Amino acid sequence: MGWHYAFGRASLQSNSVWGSLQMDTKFGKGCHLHLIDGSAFIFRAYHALPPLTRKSDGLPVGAVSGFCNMLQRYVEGNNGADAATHVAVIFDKGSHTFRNDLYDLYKANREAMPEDLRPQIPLTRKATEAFNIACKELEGFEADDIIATLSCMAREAGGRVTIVSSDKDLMQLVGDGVEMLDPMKNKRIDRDGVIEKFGVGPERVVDVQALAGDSVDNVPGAPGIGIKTAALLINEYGDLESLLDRAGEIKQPKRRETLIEKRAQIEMSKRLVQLDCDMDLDFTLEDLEVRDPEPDVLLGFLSEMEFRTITQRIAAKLGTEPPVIAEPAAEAAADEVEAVPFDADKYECVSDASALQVWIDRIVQAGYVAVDTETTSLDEMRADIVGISLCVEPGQACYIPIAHKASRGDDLFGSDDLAEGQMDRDEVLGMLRPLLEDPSVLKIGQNMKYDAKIFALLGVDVAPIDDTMLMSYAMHGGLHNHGMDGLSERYLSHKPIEIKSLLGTGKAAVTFDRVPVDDAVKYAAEDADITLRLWQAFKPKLHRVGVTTVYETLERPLVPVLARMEMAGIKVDRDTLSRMSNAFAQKMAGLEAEIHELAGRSFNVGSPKQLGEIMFDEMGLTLPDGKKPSTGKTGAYSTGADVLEDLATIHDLPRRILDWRQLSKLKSTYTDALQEHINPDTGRVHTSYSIAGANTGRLASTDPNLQNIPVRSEEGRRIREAFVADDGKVLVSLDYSQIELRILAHVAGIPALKQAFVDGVDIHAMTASEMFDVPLDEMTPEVRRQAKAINFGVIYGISGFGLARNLRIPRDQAQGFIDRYFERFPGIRAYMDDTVAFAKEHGYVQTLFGRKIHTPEINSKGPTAGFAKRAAINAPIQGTAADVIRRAMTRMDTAIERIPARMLLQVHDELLFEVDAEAADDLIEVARNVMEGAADPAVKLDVHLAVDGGQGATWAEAH
DNA sequence: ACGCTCACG
DNA sequence: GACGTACGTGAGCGTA
Repeated sequence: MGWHYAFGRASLQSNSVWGSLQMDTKFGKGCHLHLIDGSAFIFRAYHALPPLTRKSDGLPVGAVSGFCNMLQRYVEGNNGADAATHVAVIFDKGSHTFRNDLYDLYKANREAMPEDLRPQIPLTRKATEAFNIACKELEGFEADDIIATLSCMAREAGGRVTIVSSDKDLMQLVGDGVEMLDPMKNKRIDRDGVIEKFGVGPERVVDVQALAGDSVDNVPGAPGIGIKTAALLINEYGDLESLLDRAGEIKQPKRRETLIEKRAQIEMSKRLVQLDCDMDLDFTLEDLEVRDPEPDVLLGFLSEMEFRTITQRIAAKLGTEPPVIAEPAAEAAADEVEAVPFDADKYECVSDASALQVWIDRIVQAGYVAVDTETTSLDEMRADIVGISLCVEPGQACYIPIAHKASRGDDLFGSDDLAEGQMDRDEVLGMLRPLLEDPSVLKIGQNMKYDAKIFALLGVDVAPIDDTMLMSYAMHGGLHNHGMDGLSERYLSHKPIEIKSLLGTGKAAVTFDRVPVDDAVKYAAEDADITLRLWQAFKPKLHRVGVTTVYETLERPLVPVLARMEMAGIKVDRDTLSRMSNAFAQKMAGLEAEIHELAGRSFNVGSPKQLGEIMFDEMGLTLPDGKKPSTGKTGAYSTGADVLEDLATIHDLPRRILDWRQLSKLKSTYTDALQEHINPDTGRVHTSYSIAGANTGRLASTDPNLQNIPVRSEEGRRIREAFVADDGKVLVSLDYSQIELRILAHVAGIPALKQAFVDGVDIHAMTASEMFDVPLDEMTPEVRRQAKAINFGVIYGISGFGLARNLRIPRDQAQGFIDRYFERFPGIRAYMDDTVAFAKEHGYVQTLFGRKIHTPEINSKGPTAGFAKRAAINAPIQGTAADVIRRAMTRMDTAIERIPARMLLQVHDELLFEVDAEAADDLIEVARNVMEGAADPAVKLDVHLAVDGGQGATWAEAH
């Protein structure tokens, strides 16, 4: 039973003049054109299959394999009366289309393409060609437009068309001999099918889409109108134009208002969804005629991809012998990888161009490389590069010294001359640049943000990347830290050379350029070696743990975004800080004198120990509740703000201390320390964000911390006046309003809470009203304050004790509040119980986006159990909010590119931008849209995410 | 090195 | 019945 390739066979059967058709027949009556939506095939293949890699070299090929299977299945099914005489697979090309010019947020919600899919795209083109099927695309156009143009052409020529796709946008093309075929359900969709889906005929589908919008592609449409309503309106008024012209006649007030007010937006939506039937194509329908595949070409491609099963199947059907696919010694090699011992003596020192070229060739061959840079400072903005290490295979790594100083035995401080045997920096960079920027070579690093910044400042844009620190964070969040040394010991059982042993510690520490080259080779090359080994261990584990999407959408894409933000920095006015510092110093001196006077003697006001002894032992102050003053671990009296606040009711001293402490904090941490952080070259402050620091997925800001600049007190808020926009620009601040409570409303499913956000009422007042049966218009600030504390308490894993302390009320009263709250919102209790139960069973909790936060102490006994429980309750909420803003940030750069604007800072629920003054309003609109839509399309929140915005010359004004 | 205190969300 | 407690961070200072 010989197998004929379905196209050939079908054509021969259904059309006896197959041969002549192939020669010169014009496309026309009797012809049947199949148009396959290639991108849809690819994505379906990608998501349907596990992440397979080519055995010989690890190239990701899962999607290609699925794509080939789908093509083969399609081809086999293509026979009988409906068989195609002409066929093409159509692809999208380029991310920017005319629709982006119409509306810059078009498809802005789209997830970035997964890293392991990107290299497979060109391979799917090759696969199509290997099947000998026409493969068409056009820069700047979506596949849908090409499909539209071709079906119009085919229809006009009198032929039939089948569009193989399930994309509902293509339904507008159906009719007059054009049908769709959903390849998964194997269901044909004709005119009736379209009416079933859209409620209108194909010719009016665009009108319905224009009204209903599309959250996936970010087509706005008319708010509040879905497909059902849209179809109703179109059927009543005939078409969109008539509807909009006669919108005033609509009875429902809300609907009428929307259609009148949003007319422009609706008309733009129509232009976005309207397919272009009139493109200029550089090929004809005749070019799409079906052709039998060349067995050699097809089998050659399949065997090159190392698809054993498909190759054999197709070879059998073609009646040929399948080509032999070499079985690499993969298993044996993999075991050996584990066994390769660390040997610092095997690392190579690269000191000339020919040696470097050998490494570059190896890396290009491999398609990946572990990279590490050595510099003179942990602050990238002040660091000079000293050397680069590379590794492509465990145990085989090199170090390229660039700027090591010559060391001389008789000179304690070393010399300023460069050591011998080093390549010129620019020569090294010139050779490495093509590699580091090569889209087909993956650069692997541990904390790549650091190295990417070092390279970026030297004019090299490193991409694409993988980051072992972030892989670990995605897999092991909550279990341990993700520093390289720890990971190496834990996962490779190897203790790396400590940097201390090369640089020394404390005052005597030297910079890396003072390290002798021989020592540097051992240390630096080992780091690259470790990084590569960690990557090999983590890459497959990422899938097993089920956090590939988390890593690819929430962690890795943040690296270039944060690198840009950190390099941009924010302008800080030194004079403002300096003036404030002097003012604080004066006030503090005055307070200090008063404090000593009140205390009866002089002491260090900054010492809690001395203060405690003075207040409680010498002066004999007693707490209002009559309790003994509490002590900490060291036995010293506790003198925290809450204690002093209580004591302030009986004596003047504690208030003075509180005032002094506030000023001291502002002066030392902000007005003084911040000045030290102004970069002399840029005049700006460049913080560093740690992506893998906080357990919940939040970022953390260090050196300096710009996420805790004062704002709550009037005095402190003035610090923000020193954060200014550059000349001619303004700062724009956008922050999520009550994002954690909104997420709580969603995850716990609290109808009253959700409704409150829909109605836009004061959420704390609403809570108070529900709990205390007080009507909203009779709400007092005090009752509202208590409800607010409870709302926050819930997010933190409330306890009677904690609430009592926070509100300074008796514990039983606080417990009463909590009981009442749970009575009114029983879903909250259920959420808390379920979350803790989940944590106990699985050892982790999860955010809505799949981030896992491990809770290793959840099953412990004693007080730690309480901590672990509350942390488990809080983590999904805080973590989901963190995921949301991460998603917003990864999409923000491209969204605001054209304005142009720069994102400078992230403060958990706030993003701060710098933009030309006249473009500020534009930015606010665009950035707000990105932020409000950041959960889409991965998660459909029941609650709208609202974003407040402001602008001004300083951060104080913008916030 | 560690604890205390306090700045932020 | 008693533990002990709001969640998540980072920095500066004093004390050991």
